[in-house]
Amino acid sequence: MKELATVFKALSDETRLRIIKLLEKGELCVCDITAALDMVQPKVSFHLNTLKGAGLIKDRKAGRWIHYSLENGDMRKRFLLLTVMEGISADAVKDDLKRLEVFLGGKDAKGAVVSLRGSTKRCCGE
Amino acid sequence: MKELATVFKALSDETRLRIIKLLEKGELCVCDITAALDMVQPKVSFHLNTLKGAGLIKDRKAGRWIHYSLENGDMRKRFLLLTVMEGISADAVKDDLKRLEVFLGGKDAKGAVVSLRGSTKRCCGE
DNA sequence: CTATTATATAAACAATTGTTTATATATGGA
DNA sequence: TCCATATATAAACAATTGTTTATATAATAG
Repeated sequence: MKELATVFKALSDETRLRIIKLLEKGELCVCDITAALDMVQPKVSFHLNTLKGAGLIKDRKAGRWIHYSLENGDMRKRFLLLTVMEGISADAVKDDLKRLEVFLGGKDAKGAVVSLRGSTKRCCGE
Repeated sequence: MKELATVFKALSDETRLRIIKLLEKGELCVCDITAALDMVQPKVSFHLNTLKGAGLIKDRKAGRWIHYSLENGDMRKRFLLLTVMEGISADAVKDDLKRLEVFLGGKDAKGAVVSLRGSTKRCCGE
């Protein structure tokens, strides 16, 4: 029962729901998530650790980066993650996605192409 | 997104999961739940209020008693309540069910029939 | 080797949540 | 009307959780 409560607790914070929503499309490193949420990095690490402790995400180390992705190994987690995905409107996370897009190097805030990838500003250019 | 987080938060406490499990079989008044959980009544009221605030249970006033029951009006709630039901082992709540049974008047702790119903010890004899 | 980058961890603090004890309110029975 | 019961609410307190700032660790580039 404790474990179930832990999973629900991990899902009970808006920052963590935003992170899950960001990971919907695939794995991201900590600096990607930090940029997308526009938060300080230790705060992001704290929430990632909470999600990981609940078994909702997993990490993969690659050089200096740690990539996080959703852990939907068992049915319950798949179900709960789906509940999160369908329970959050696109509008609620649109700013996060926009910042992520900008950070990943496609465009600047006005929509112009900038291509940060590979430049000194890009932290994680896999 | 806030509402979703609130629902998950309501489900993130073991006492509240025990209450949900108790309500699986039908509505119960506060004193039934208090007896089953073996807790002080304001504590139970606090958790019932949290669950109600998240829309997971509803109440029905009947004379001096207030009966609580599960609120599974929409698909998401049905789904989440199901997740709780199947995620908690029978063993984890057996003591609660035993105390409920005793309190509801069937038997004493040793299994002998006592029939508290209608006696001065029974709080809620519908 | 040194500097820089990505991330984690720790410590101090703030905010939220849960618990306890006491009391208020409401209902029905004597 | 007075009393007992069922429940809620409030106040004080304890415990947990989240945030910030500073620092440590590890990896890579130069």
